[in-house]
Amino acid sequence: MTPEALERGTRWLASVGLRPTRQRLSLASLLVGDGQHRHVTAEGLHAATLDACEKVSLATVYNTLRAFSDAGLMQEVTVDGTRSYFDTRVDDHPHFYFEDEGALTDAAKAELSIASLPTPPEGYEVAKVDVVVRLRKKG
Amino acid sequence: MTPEALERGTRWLASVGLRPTRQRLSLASLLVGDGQHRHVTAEGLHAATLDACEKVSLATVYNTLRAFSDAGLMQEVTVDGTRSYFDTRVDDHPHFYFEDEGALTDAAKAELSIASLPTPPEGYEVAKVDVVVRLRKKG
DNA sequence: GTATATGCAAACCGTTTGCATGGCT
DNA sequence: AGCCATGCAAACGGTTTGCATATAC
Repeated sequence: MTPEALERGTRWLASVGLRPTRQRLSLASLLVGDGQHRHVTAEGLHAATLDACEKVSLATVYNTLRAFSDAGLMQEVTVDGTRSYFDTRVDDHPHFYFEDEGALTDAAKAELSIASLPTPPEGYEVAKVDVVVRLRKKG
Repeated sequence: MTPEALERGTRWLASVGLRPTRQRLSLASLLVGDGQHRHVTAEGLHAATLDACEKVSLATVYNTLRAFSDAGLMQEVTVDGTRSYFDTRVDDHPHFYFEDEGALTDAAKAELSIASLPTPPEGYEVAKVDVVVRLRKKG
């Protein structure tokens, strides 16, 4: 992990008051170390720590992704019943889901324009609108 | 199960050539017996069979929901990582998800107007656009 | 020193499956 | 008769948890 990635991870944790433990710094650096947004599964992130020669138990990856989400650093995205995806971008925005690869990416928010939305039933308000554009290989 | 519900269930199965076994007729009648669309989980539908004094094993409910979906009679809707929902309405339409109750309903398709959609990456095409309006109790 | 985080293994829970039995055509 | 569906219990896979140990403040 580069010094810059580490610093970004450190600031990221500090911004919400999470203790900068070794494991959290490893995960944070992998997630926001280059300033790009990431979409990870617990298994995938755990594999990434091994690639980076860092040691974090799988249980801690699960607990930490949950902690990051609870702290508002990430959001869980539900696109596939069998796995949880976590996104470092926390605003309400559309996603591409590549059905064959099981990969998730951001879609350009500016390209999505919802002219009208179904009216919520009496007594309810819209918490969030999830838009998932499911893709398949062309041809 | 009323004669009419049974008949609707029977026609529903026949329309895709699925064998009308006792268990499938029970489930089909509960699902489409009154001509309304339903959104069920396996557990929920299983509970409904017990309420109706019909006996279908939970495994068969799972297998049958899968069979109905494979046959195109239902579609799986992913809104909550912990459970699978199945919808008797099979066209592409928006849903309301009541986060507190864990309930899923159809939203009026006519009320949703998407003026523009993010452009798929080169080599991919849109298979389906899932729109889930997540609701919370107002106030 | 105290509260909190980590790691391991076991528990968990919704879902799927193997296999023997029973039912539809 | 032959193929397919059902039921049970066991397997499964992703996720969570209990508890002892280690770490941040």
